[in-house]
Amino acid sequence: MEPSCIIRHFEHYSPLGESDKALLDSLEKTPKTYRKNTAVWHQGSPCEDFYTVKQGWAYSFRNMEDGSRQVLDIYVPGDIVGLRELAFEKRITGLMALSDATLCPFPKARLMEVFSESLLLCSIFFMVSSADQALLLARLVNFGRRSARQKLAHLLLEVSKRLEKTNYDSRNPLRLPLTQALLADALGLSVVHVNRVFRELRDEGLISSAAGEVELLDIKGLSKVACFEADYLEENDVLMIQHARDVQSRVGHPLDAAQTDQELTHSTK
Amino acid sequence: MEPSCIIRHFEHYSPLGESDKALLDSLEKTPKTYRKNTAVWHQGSPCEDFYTVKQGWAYSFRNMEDGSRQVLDIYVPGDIVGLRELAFEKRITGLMALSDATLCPFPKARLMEVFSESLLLCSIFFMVSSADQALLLARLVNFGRRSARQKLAHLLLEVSKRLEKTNYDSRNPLRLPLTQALLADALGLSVVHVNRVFRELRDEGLISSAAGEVELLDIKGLSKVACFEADYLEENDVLMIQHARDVQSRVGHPLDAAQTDQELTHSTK
DNA sequence: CGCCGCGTTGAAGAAAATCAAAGCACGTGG
DNA sequence: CCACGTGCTTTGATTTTCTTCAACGCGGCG
Repeated sequence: MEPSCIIRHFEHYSPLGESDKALLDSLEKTPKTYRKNTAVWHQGSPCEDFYTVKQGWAYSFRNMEDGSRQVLDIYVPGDIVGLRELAFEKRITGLMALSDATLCPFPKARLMEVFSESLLLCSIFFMVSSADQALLLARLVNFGRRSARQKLAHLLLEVSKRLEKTNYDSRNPLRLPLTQALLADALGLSVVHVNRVFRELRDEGLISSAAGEVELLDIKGLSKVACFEADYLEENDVLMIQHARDVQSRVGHPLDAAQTDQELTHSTK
Repeated sequence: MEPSCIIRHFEHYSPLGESDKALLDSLEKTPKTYRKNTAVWHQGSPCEDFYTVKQGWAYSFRNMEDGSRQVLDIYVPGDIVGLRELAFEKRITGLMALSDATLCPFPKARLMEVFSESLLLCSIFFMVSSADQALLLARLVNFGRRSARQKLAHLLLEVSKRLEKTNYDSRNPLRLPLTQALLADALGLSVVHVNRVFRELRDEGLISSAAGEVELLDIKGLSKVACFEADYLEENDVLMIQHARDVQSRVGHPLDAAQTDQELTHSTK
C-alpha cells in the first residue's frame, strides 16, 4: 500500500521503522468525510481530538465580535490539525472543510500513548509543532511589515510550498482551491482590496484566477514580489532527530519490561 | 529554596514530583547574565540551545530586507525560549535582552533526555508549546482584524497577563519596561502612530508612560478597548495531564515509578 | 558642550476600508 | 425554458487609517 500522507510528512524528518509506521497508521484508523463548507468542529466545543488530513483541504478560523472572521491556517493533506489546542479544554478556533475532505480524528489521550511508545515519534511531533510555530511567526512578519500585494503573494507561496512537501503529485501550474473572500479573511484585508491586488498580479502574469481557484503561473516572480524566504520552511534538524534515536536506543523501548533502573542511571550521565 | 520560575510555570499545569522538579532544576544549572540591549543569539547563528528566562526581560525579532524589524515575542521570567526553533539548524530569529537579564541555556539534546525520563514533563512541554501557538494565533487575530488602538491595548494586556502567571509579585499598577519604538516594532506600526495612540489612551486615563516604561492604570478599560478575551491564555487541560500521568504510571516510569503512584492520589484532588 | 535615545507634534500623502452597484456562472423550482 | 437566488468576482467613488517626512523637546552622559 502506498504510504499515507502523514507518514510521508513524518518521513520528511526521519526514516521510520515498521513499528513507528504502524503507530502512525493506527492514528488514521477512523476516517471521516466532510462536505465542502461544513464544520469539522466549532469554536467553543469541547476539544478532545486531533485530526490528520487524509484528503482534501480545510481551514481554521476564529470568529470576531464584529461578525468578521480571521482565517488562521489552511491545511493540506498530510497536515496534523489541532496540536495548537492541545492545552485547551475548549476549541479556541473553528475548523471547516474547504473542499470535500477526509479527516481522521484520534483522541488527545492517544498522543500520550504514542509518546510513551516511541521517543522518535515524540520528537517528530515536537518538531512538527515547532515548525508550525515557525510558520506562524513568518505569517506574523507577513502581517506586520508588508503591503497587501506582498502579503497575498506570500500566502500563496507558503501554501504551495507546504503542498509540495507532502503531495508529490502537484503539477505545474499549481492550482489552489482558494476564493478571494477566504484569502481576504486570511490576510486581514477587505475582499475588495484583495480583488484589486489580484488583478494587478494577474495583469503581470504571475497568477491567473477562475471561480474559486488560483493558479500560480510564475513562482519566481511571486517570490520576488513577496520577498519570500523559504528558510522557515526548511526545517530539518538532523542532529535533533539523531539524538532522539540515540536516547531511544540507549534507554530502550519504554514498553520493554526488561527496562531497569540501573540502565537509566547511566543514560543520565 | 524558593521554586524557580520555570517550576512555577510548569506547576501551573500540574503538581510536580520531586524527581521532576529536580529534572527541571537541572535545566537551570548554568545561568548567564546579559546586559540590556545585548544579543543572546543572532538570526542565522547555529541553533543548539534552549533558554529559560530566570530574571529580566527579553524579546525575539526578525530583521527585514528593508532594514526594519518585526518583534515577534516578548519574554518574561519563567518563559522558555527557543522551542520554536527546535526543528531548525539555524536561528530564524534573533533574541535580545530587553533589560538586564539572566537566562539559562540548555542543549536541545537535553530535551530528549528529559522526555525519555518523564512523560509528564514531556506532556507539559508539549502543552507549553501548544499554548505558545495559541498565543501566536491570538496575535494573528490582533494583527488581522483590529485597529492600532486595539492592537496596542491588546498587546499590553497579553504581556501583563503572562507576567502575572509566573510572577506573583506583580503589583498594581503594573509597569512594563517597554519603549514605544519596541511596541511599534512588535505591532507593525510606525513609531509616530504608536505615539499618537499612546496619547489617546493616556488622555483616557488607561495608561501612563514615562521614559522607557508603560504603566497599566485601568486593566478593565483596556480590556474593553481591546476586546480582550482571556480564554486563549487560560489553557489548562486537566484531562490531558491526567492521561499523561495514567500512561506514565501504567508504563512504569523508569526513574520514579514508585513515586508517581503515590503522587497521583494526592494531586488529583 | 554636543550627541544620542526617546518621546512629541504637525502636515502631506499613501494604502486600504467602506459604500454602492453590477456582472457572471450555476443550480433550482416554477 | 425561463425566472430567480446565490456565491463569487469586478469596478468606481469616497473616506478612514496609518505612514512618511520634518522638526523639536528633553534628559543623560562622555
